[in-house]
Amino acid sequence: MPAEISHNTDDPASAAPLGTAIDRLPADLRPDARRNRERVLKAAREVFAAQGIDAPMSTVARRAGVGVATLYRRFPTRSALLAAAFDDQLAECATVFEEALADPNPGHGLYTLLETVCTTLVTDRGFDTVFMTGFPEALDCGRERACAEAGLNHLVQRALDAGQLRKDFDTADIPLLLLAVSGLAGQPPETALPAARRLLTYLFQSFQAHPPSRPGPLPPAPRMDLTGPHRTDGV
Amino acid sequence: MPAEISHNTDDPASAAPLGTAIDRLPADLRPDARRNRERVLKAAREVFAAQGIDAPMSTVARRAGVGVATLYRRFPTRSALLAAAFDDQLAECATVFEEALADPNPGHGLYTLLETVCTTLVTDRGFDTVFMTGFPEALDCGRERACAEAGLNHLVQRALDAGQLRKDFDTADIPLLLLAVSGLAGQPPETALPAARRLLTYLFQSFQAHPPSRPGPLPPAPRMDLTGPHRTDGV
DNA sequence: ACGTAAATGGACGGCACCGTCCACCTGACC
DNA sequence: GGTCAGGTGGACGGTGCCGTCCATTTACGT
Repeated sequence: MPAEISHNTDDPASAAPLGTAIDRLPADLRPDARRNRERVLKAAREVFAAQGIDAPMSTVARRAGVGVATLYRRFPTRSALLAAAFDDQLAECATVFEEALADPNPGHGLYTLLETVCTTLVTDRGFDTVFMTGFPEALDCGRERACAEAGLNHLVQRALDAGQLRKDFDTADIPLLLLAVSGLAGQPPETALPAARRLLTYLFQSFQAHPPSRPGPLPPAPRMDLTGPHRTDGV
Repeated sequence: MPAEISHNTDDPASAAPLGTAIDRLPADLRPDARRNRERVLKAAREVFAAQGIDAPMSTVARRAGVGVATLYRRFPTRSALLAAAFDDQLAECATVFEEALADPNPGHGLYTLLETVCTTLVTDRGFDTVFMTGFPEALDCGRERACAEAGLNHLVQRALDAGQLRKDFDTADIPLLLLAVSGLAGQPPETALPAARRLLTYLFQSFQAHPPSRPGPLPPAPRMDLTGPHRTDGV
């Protein structure tokens, strides 16, 4: 089938193929459509947070009180929905990141940053996967991510220079820590959250350049069940 | 349909309903069946290790070079297959556990135990989920697990008494550590393995009762990508 | 060699989810 | 009020996996 490499060149609409509604700005939407869009996003956030990003689309639609067609019209692919649903949280994440960079005390900035991110990671199952996988297809992760990595390097370097981190600390220890924390994400939030805090504390005490002879206090240890869902997939 | 509550009472074989092959000891199997059984187990270990315990049964069957019916005949449910497939590793795990309990130096025993377990966790994706969820349905986890927990308590207590662990260490920190390590399980083994070792070292340095003023060396930091599969599922 | 029961593989119906299509509403504009 | 593009919901075909059923093959005892 060599000739006519798709692109159906005879269709005049091919210049603006999908120009009906999908790629329109939310502001141009008819009010009812706009309202439904918001409902879908809200439902998506809730469902993905609870069940993970593999939750059936129909579940999201039902929860939003709309049909699947409406959902697919606004967000043609799961990735599109995910990107839109987690956009706020990702932006918030970026804000915290900037704050950390601006903190005069790099060690403190780093700790606060990680504490915030980890809290979200462990509380929102969907955000966990989205953040961790970086979603190559959904986000312009190229620039974004490179920039984040550069910022992280800078932050770590400052903390090292300030003598707040042990000399053999490596920037790669940050993703390491994030992955470790996201391992707790399967637990129910009420145990995962204190667990994450305790883990973070343990690790930060290890990261210190000159640990005090008597280590600082730990947040309380939750009763870990680990007979829980762990991750295999949806509820 | 009140009368005759199934059980087709007229069938004389109903006394030993399924006594054909499923519940027979492997030894009584016909040699070809026995060989196939082994093939299936081998394939299951490989596939589950690589793809996780949700891998399609047909994949296992194909890899074993048998039909699905053969697989289901030997292992009527996925859990049964999992239990059989991971039985060896679980037993080996128990052995290492006993060795740890027998170690005159409790801290060293604990460390070795965890290092071994973590290595397996991070290398074998299927074992990770099986071990972590404990598989209530598949294993007689009741006694087994209670016993393990008791042993763990004992081990930790001995290490505490020996002054090898900080006073605020809690037995729950062990599952915490395991979960954290299993968070690395999504990474490809060649980075997950060094990552796990480094994480373990960091944590153990934090667990110490009296950390030296200059902390011990760390195993090398792997290049962490975290744009990897992470976990969502499938390949 | 032959009969029988165990063993096998692939086909099949069932199910859950995906993503599209279409016939029917509805809000904006004349 | 009428028109119509934009919006909607549910039905529908497609796909992948599950677990069973059955016609055929294979090993073992005689």
